Amino acid sequence: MTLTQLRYLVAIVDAGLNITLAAEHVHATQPGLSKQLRQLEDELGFQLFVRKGKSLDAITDAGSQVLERARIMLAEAANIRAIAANLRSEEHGELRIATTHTQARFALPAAIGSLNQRYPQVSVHLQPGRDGEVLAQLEAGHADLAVVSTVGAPPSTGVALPAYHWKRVVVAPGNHPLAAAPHPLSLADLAEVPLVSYESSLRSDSSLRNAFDAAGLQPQIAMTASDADLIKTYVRAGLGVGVLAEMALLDSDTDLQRLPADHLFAACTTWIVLPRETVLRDYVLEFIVDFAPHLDRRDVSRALAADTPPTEWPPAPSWQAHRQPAA
Amino acid sequence: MTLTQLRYLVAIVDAGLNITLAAEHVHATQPGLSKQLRQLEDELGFQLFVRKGKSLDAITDAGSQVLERARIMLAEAANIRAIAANLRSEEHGELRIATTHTQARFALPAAIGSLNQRYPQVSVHLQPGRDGEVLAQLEAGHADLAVVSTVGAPPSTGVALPAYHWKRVVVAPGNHPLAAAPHPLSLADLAEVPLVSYESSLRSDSSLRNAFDAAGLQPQIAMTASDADLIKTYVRAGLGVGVLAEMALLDSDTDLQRLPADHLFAACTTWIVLPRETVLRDYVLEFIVDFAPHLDRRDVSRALAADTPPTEWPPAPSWQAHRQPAA
DNA sequence: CGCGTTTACGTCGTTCGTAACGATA
DNA sequence: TATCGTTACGAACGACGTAAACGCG
Repeated sequence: MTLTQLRYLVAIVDAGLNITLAAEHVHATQPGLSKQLRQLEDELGFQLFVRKGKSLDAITDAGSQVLERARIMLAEAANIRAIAANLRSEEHGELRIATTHTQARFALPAAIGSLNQRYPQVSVHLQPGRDGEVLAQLEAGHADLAVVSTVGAPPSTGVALPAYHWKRVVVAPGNHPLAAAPHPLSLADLAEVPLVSYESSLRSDSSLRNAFDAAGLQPQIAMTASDADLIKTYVRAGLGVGVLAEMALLDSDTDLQRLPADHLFAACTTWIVLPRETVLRDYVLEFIVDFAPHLDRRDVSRALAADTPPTEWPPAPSWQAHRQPAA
Repeated sequence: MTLTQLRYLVAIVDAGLNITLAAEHVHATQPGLSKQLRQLEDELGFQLFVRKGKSLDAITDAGSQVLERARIMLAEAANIRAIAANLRSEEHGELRIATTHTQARFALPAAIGSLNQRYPQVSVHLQPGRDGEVLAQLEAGHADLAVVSTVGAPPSTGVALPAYHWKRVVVAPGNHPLAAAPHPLSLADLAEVPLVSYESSLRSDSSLRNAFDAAGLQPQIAMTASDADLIKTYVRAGLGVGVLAEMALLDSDTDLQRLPADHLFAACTTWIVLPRETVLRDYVLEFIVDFAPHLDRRDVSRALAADTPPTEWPPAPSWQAHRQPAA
């Protein structure tokens, strides 16, 4: 059993059981992978894959158990290399961030900018997706770090660090009648007008839908879009009133009315999620404390080492406080 | 980085930084280990050990971090091999049990006997020690399984499975006056006579000492011994009255008076402790359910997979019920 | 002078890539 | 026939063990 063999094994699985494709990913030849796979199977004494003809058709039950262990071993090998790279103060590497579009577009740019300035040799990969997908990316080891939001408890995957709290805002075109309404906006007001919001708000478990359900109201969703920029565009076009994350409303959006909605919808928390049992490269740690300045390097290290969510975090700031650190 | 290199690394540490000794343990030559160690250090780019002259003097800080990761990787490699061996229904292997003398002498023989009968090719190694040592053996990976007793909560190391409950008994020579005393023995009675008990009862946190302290009494410990056989011998010799685990009193000990003491001392629980994240060989699982018949194979597998202590165990039997399974 | 480590060297095994072959849809 | 996996072969590398040299107590 070799680390190479295990690396090939997971590469084959990750390539969808296509050995040729897997070979490219690991920068090796296809016969090499075939042979190593055979040798591994010979040593273990059973088939890792069920063959259909010559092709791999599926992974066996025992195979997936081995795969799981192999993933852990490779992750630990990566940890050792990370320890070494940190000790040698290496400044190149990569940072794969799995996150939602809103975070990538409005919350992360500042921290990624600093990172890139301090570590120009680190290549950052943003991997956008929906909340569930994002955490799946992290679990599968395809991302080093995830940034996601929840309404209440932290995601159960990995180690979650609170980054900041945020609220929803309602946006309307400059001359929209809603802006002239008696000021404390109500859900009933909102139910009267066509809404434009995120795709996720169609899901029955979305916090937007929950708020209306709790009030016994039925919102009129005129349109959904995958990101806030699209929502703002269509609000401007007059399709309806937008409901979006406060981060998505920029100072430059002067043509849009901003109507606070924090009394209507539950507050959200954005979390940084790290895989359990990982050694972070120094630049990742720096990125984290830059993105979530209320956290200390030690807090993060401790949370990772303990791998159980820590007793109590320092209170995470709101988005407003977050983007304007203590002057 | 090779698995071989990591295996050599931990062998060197486990051999007390003596490369020659480590080489023997891994069945390789000393120059081989030296060279692999150097190559590993070259690849990682830093020293794993601090040298004094040519000898290894200590492990570096980064070295111990690597060591920790290496141990995990090797354990996972062993897990993969265990999966393979189970699948091939291999009947040879070894079982290293770290435990206390009392368990080894009185509780384990039956289960080990069955194991040996069913799997004659499995070699069992009993590694006796005190409670703390036993768990250390398990943590260091020098034992596959530990059997220890506590008065209350399970040990925090690894995954603990309750095996059975037991009580203490007081034993006296046949003609000892204590046996004629008004029957419900009291701590005051015991404080009047010289006692013979385990070495551990001298520790200030021992449950024996706790019981006397709580009653404001001072026991007279005439003698301590490391195991129950010695205690019984010296009780017979008239040195005093023995206080020992009920398991240690055999049916054949007819010359000794058995005085129940469960109302005087807290009840104990014996636990089977397994390392986290391990794949058990089939014969180990069989041994466990044989030793703790109230447990199901599924209970054990689930507890290991979850690696968090399960919500609620089936109630563990008392020692008396334990040795005489439901007739 | 013994113990333990490193260095040097020769042999063996293994890996890897290229190329040809085979099977499958 | 195109795609994907296996087999075959030769070259290069790397691991390992033996033997000798070096440092240290």
